[in-house]
Amino acid sequence: MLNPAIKVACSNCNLRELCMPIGLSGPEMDRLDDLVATRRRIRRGQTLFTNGERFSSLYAIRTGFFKTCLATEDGRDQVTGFQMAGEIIGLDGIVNDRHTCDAVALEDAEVCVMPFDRIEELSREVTALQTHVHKIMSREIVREHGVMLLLGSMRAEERLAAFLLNLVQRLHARGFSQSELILRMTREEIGSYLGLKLETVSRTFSKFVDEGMVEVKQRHVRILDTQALQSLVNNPAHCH
Amino acid sequence: MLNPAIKVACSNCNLRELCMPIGLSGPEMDRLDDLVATRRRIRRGQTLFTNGERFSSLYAIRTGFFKTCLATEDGRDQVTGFQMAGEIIGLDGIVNDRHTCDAVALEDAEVCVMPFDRIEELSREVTALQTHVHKIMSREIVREHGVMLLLGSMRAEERLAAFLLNLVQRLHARGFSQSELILRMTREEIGSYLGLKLETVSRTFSKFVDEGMVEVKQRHVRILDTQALQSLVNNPAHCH
DNA sequence: CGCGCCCATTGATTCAAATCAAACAAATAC
DNA sequence: GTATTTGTTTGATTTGAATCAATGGGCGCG
Repeated sequence: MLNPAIKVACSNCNLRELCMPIGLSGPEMDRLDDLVATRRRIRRGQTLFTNGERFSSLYAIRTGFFKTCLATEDGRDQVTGFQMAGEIIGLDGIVNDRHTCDAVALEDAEVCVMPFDRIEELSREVTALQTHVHKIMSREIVREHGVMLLLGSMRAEERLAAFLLNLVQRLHARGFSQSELILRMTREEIGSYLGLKLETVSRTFSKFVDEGMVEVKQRHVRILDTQALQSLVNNPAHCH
Repeated sequence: MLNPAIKVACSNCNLRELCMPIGLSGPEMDRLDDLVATRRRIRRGQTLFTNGERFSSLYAIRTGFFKTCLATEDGRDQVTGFQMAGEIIGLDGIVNDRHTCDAVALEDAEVCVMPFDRIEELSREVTALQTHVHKIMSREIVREHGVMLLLGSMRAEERLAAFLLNLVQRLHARGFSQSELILRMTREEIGSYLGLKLETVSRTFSKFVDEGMVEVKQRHVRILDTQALQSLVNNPAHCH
């Protein structure tokens, strides 16, 4: 016998703690469930939104993996972030009612579409939601500060180490391994994010392997010495 | 005869259009005036807030010029932005109730202190304020995307050109010259922001002077050829 | 199954910016 | 007013990453 369709709502979503405020009362939770207007599936390689497109909603990633990137007319291209399940994308669109970057799925994905006018409406009434929205935006600002530090003051090895540690840490928070991960992006995309060329990314991976810090087989990475990577990031005066 | 003290309120502040929502009704405007709890003067070199400090308020700059910077224990230091009159600082503190960077006055300054709980309270009732707060945060996110593009993909000349153009543009929006500006920060601070060493900043200035694009006398800069600077930024394949 | 495409690796060389170093100018202290 | 510090410029040299170039491995597709 078939189950009746399970209602896929925030209240019974296992990513709840990641994208929603905690400590809501029952009735508040019910109202939040209405936030998610629809779901949308994005195939690998397809965009969720693109630069210039009208902004209407924020998106909570249910499954899959995205990159956001800025492409200028003159051919510059910068990956501004990689996003995974439980993270919110689309914040860039609020200020001018247009998105200012592209969000591209790096693997088949599903997102919850949350119309921003509904978010604003509801967050006038549910204080916890209001606070949560502010925190999400502030968190993104702080994250970007970190990227600026990385791009502005770290050398190639430090950048890649910081990148790997950040990725596993986020994956670990989602129940995955602390030491193993599969990269969903190419070396070129990593390089774009880190302000390096793909060859440099590849060489730096090889160097880490030589030094026994990681194992790399294609996009499969196993971290063997977290401490060593961490001290690369923490010690600008690193000894080779 | 002395004037009675002029009430210094948002409603009669000439920076209103920069830091406050527009198109408010009279009563709404009155309520917004209450947002600003106090004013605070910061002497040149002093901090408005520092990393780790408890977050309680956002600050609207009335006069003066700030830098925000990230200093890590291991001695790295990154200027994450320069802020001028009409701009809002402190957004980084929302997410963890602690500031994550230092805000340092680069000249004597005065700020309006806006307790964040009051902002949240009021923005539940005044929709225009709610929208405004969201836009300010989104604008900061978009600005930082731009800095990532700069740090991740531009060469020294392009970075400095983009920096100068951005500065004059913002100053112009405040009624200052389109072509003349006084730098409030050192070459080292510019370098930190742009991911360059101070010597490189200095050399790049000299190069611009040689090419007749700007005049530089200490911290006084006159832009002679905006177009040339602009095309440096727009043409990654720049011809020397 | 094998062809072709995309992605990754590795090597040789170049180049832009960092580093090291010295001198100088301006601001501040005494 | 002079001394001292701080910030800036400029030169010589080094260096880390980019560029140019070639090869190899996986994977999808005919």
